[in-house]
Amino acid sequence: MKLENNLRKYRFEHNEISQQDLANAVGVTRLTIHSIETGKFNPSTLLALKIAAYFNASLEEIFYLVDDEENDEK
Amino acid sequence: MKLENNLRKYRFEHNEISQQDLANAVGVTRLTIHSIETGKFNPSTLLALKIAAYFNASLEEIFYLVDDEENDEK
DNA sequence: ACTATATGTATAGTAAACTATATATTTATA
DNA sequence: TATAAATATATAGTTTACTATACATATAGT
Repeated sequence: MKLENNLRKYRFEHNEISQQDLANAVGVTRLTIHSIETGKFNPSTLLALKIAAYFNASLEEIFYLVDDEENDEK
Repeated sequence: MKLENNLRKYRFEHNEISQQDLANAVGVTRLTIHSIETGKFNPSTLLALKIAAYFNASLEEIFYLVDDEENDEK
């Protein structure tokens, strides 16, 4: 199981907000938003909930689990 | 904003599972579950989603944001 | 009372989230 | 084509999630 997201899609479709402005809105750095969008990391639940709240979405609408071939178990 | 959870309640009310067994089920250590329950840390979204999936719950049913007096903004 | 199981607590280490800074590239626009 | 804004990418540092190990306490069952 690994984490994926469609944050980038949300950024464009829902609010047309820049990485920088979203970062400001949820209290992190632009690099943090960028790293989440490019899958470089797996945000904390606190941050993911803040992002979801920003878009008036549930966390699961933006972040979701997918199976991964490597790393089967867990 | 900070993160709180009712994982302990879920553990007892929903499945009567021990910290150890839940830890095994989601692929972490017993201490990790303990630390989440006692608010010592803020799990990754990946882990929180696995825990929610284990209980057939949405993440928001178990983990949620609350305002905190200190640390107002953000 | 003994044993097993669940939980709490502590210390030390590793991995990964997140920041800071800086530079480069893309895209739009005057 | 010059300029600005958004995004990409890289390196290095700090903080915190998470592991490993160990020991102590609580509870329940025999």
